[in-house]
Amino acid sequence: MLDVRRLRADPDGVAAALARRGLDRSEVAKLVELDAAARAAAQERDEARADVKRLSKEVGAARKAGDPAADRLQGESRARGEQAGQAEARATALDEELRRLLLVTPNTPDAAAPDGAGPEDNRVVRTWTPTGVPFNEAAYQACQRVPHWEVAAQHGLLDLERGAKLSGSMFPLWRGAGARLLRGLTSWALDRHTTDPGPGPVWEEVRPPTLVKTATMVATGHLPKFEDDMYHLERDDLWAIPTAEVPLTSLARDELLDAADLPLKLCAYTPCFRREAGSAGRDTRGLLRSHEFDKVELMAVATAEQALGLQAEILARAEGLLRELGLAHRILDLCAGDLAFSSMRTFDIEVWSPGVGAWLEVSSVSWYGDYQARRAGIRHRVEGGGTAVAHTVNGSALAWPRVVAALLEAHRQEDGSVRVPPPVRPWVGGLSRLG
RNA sequence: GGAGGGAUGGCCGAGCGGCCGAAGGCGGCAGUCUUGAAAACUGCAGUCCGGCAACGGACCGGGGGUUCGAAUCCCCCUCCCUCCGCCA
Repeated sequence: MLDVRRLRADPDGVAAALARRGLDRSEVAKLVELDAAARAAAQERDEARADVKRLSKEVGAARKAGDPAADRLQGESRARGEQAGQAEARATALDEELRRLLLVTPNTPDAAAPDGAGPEDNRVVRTWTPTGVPFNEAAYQACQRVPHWEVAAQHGLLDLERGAKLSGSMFPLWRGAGARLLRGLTSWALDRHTTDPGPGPVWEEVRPPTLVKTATMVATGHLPKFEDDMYHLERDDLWAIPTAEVPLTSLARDELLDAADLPLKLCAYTPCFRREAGSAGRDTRGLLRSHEFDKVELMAVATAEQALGLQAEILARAEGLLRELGLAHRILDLCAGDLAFSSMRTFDIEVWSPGVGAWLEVSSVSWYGDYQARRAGIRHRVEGGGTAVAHTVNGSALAWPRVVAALLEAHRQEDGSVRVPPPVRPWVGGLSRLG
């Protein structure tokens, strides 16, 4: 949620920033007008209430003293109270309208985010290959150019037909070594983040609930705007999380944290649920897109000063995992027009899938400024007094299905078997080959 | 699912319809003392909104209501605890 005070102080600046992601300037003007009207009504209400308080005290004193003026004062107080009530009703209606609009107004892109309208304008920051030579699609062998759903079928790693029987399409069912590999990747990544300190303290492992309340979904910006993309259990009014970012962010919801508690570095494996409404038939083969998938997420609550360093750490950790897996990948600096709703600056990580012949997004590392924390009510004390709204940062390290897709293809040998990258072997019973 | 008990500041906890933004404690900050720390003592300090400020308003789980006036009385909801039932 944008800071209304910033809207007041610099409406043109906010409008210009939001215009970079395609928002019309009149939207901001509407917010500013509503805010002014709401404040005027609130002031009227406060003045009337101040009178009621003063008069009520006088009524009490007069009654005690047997002063006949008490009845008159009581009448005045009642009349003023009615005015306060009317002003209150107006102020509340205006506040609600303002909040309703703010909740569907996206965050302002950071000035450093590149200009652009869509995915084609994202900037490639760097590309990494296992051999160190510049990325070249043509360098991949014929044995690597087999789509992962064929590799998986060959070795019995996935049973997509059975998955569809149980739950419908885009609900993959993992079997045998495939299931084990998936579990191994999760355990390996969690251990890396929770024991390898990297540039700072390790990340605390959390196992949050995966069904959450509406307020939890609103805090991160997933509701109300993206309701159609979420699974909702109507009977209990619970939502299936689309990412661990949702419960992890709400861990600190409505809390006032000590500066010493920051940064709060959290790490979680969870299944993630996405309805993918409107994406039916688009890049949905095999593991490219599914309704339920496993992901390890890193999420931090931080001060403004700490936030960018943590974003860099998450990005470095995610890249580090892909390097250890020996998978070619590239980092994208998302342009203003392609940024997610709540984000100020996002780096996507895409892994090369030689069998599909495409870059696949496996992580999105975002800095939200104080946008999410304001929605979520996450504040911290500031040295020297006062409080500040926290910053939030998060990213996947990593989302597994597409990583596995790339792995099954890139590490496929001429004999059709798939090499298991060394760091994961201890997690899959020492296996060095699948098939 | 049934019965009962709770929800008050960063945390714990007291609170007669007006003198309650709220006792007390812990924790925090500053100082005295100390080589330093601890202890002890003294003092300061809730959060949010509006306002340059003076100041005004809101907030005692959430929402309604009664009243000139509600932390306090009434209604609804949510959450937590205990017991029973069910159960991985």
